[in-house]
Amino acid sequence: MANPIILQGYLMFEREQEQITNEIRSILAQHPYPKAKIEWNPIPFAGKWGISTSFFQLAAQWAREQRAAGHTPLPVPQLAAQIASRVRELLSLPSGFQRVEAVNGYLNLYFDPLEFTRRVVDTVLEQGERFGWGEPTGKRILVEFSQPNTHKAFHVGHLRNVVLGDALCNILEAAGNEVIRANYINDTGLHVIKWLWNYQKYHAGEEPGEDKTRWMGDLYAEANRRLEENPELESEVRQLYARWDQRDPEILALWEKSRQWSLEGFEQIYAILGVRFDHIFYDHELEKPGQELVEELVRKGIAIDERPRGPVIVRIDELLGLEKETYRVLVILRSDGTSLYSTKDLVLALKKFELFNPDLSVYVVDVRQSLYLQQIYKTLALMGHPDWAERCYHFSYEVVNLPGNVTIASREGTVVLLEDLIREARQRALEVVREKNPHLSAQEMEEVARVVALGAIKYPMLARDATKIVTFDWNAALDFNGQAAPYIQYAHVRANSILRKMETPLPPSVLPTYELHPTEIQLIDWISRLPGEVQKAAQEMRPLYLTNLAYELARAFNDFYAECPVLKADENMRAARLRLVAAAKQALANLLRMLGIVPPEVM
RNA sequence: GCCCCCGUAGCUCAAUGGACAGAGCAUCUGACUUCGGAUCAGAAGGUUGUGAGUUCGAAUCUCGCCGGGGGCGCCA
Repeated sequence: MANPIILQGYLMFEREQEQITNEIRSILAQHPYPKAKIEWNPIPFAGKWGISTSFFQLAAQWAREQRAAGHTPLPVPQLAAQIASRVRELLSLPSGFQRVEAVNGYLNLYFDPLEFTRRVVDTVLEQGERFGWGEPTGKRILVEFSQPNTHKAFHVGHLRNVVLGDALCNILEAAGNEVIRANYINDTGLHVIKWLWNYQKYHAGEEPGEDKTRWMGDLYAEANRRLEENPELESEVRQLYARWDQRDPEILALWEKSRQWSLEGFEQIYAILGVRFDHIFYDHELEKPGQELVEELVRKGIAIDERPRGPVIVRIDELLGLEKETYRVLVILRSDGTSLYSTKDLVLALKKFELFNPDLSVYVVDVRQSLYLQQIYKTLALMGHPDWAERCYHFSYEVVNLPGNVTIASREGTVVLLEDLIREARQRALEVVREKNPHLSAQEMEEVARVVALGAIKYPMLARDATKIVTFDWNAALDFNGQAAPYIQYAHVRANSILRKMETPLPPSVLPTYELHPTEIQLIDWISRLPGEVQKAAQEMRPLYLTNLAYELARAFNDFYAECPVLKADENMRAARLRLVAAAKQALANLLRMLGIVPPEVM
């Protein structure tokens, strides 16, 4: 490892940590202990404040060596305690720290709270919106997410993908990477043909109203219903598919028109959600290149052409020489020559590298496609691009179910449409803001309701691990109290409220001269962890770390708010606390923005 | 048959292999003539599904079992 010193939590104090680490090393080197790596953690006690390391690993190693040499060492915990107190005796107190203690095998270094406070607050206020952002890594990361189907509805299951993908992009960017936000819109396929069939036969000449996506989805559901009730109509759909394949001008024109309706609907949705893309790939552009690629793979002997009796396949395990079934067989072209998802995904995988040459190509796709994506990556390697295949990464997440473990399915009508959810949430938020803040203008109320509702909707998608199934439930989605986005937004609003009433410019940097209140210490502690948590969230691709921090930060601020007067405090305390409030507001705002949630000024 | 994920308080979920397993919701009790009560304080709630193993130390890592969900040749 290039950097054996693991610094966590307090990135702002890297230099001091490194200095102390070196000093501990040289102290240990004076004893016959084996080499050990020194890891730092925040002291886990509430109201206590500093960094901590333990000597258990070193003690265990030492004990093993002693035993091997025929000695009987002390029990490990006692040894660790012994080492800790020896280090504690020899360690000089570094500047910025108040005291060092050795307890239970741990070495705890407590920050000088006043000095630390000034340093954290000054850093946040100097860096402003950039607080939490990392140094450029020089890496380019392409993230494909959302991937909607035209001619279909947009429901809460799709929402998790968009919300996660968007937050992931923000986080990777904040960590110092160049991020390319890519969408892949599926505008061809059997679902489109079904829609066209239904439209032509029963809705010819109709146009969508305000809510385009809903209308498109309704017609799609209707098509499925009609076909289920009268299966003999399937032949008409097959005929239509044939006309599409032959690029019949009439069908092509209808496809173009209806596709456009869906695209416009998607734009509306992305605008509401506040999500943007740098590049959009379309299914129809990949169809032909995909078919050509398949032919090439057959020629090269990578794919096996079983037509006309069977499809074109890639026997991945066989090609890799794997005995145990692992990647199995990937079908890359239908026996009638029409394309599949895989036909296009192989081309798309190549195209991404040809166009952008990313260091990492991320696919935000739900967990059910894990095997499929591994097959795509392996095939990419077999096609002669093992280097690219290694740079592909499946960001997998679990699905959104309805209560009772009911799967959301657009065909069975068990959907909660995104439009409905947003409308309901806005309505509910509007009622609350009318009650809580009646002096706002109607326009302000609408705006507040909008950002609060969206925050509330997005939060549950981000606040649980991606491997956990989200159960959508109306009551929980519309509950704005407790562990939810509005709670965090409210802390931001309260901070803003104090700053608004300040009436003077924000005081310059100040060293507090009073004893800090425990809630102040806790608040500063969480603020100081932001840069480190951003790095961690990016490295492990877990937005959850930031929702956790945002919630803790908000909670700490609300505690502080209840315990510590700011505006009415005496001079030094007032100045220091005003700056702390400003720093807390900034940290909350930065976190919320990374999560794709708007921090409101009032609510 | 093979593979993947989940199991922590009544419910929804947290917890880099570390110090007493923490929040919210729900339930009960309280908050000063002070910056916004979408808030705060307190009570109650646990053999981390189960049995072994690794380790100084396991909710976390390994294996078995139980329960739930998902994926495995022409769906996307």
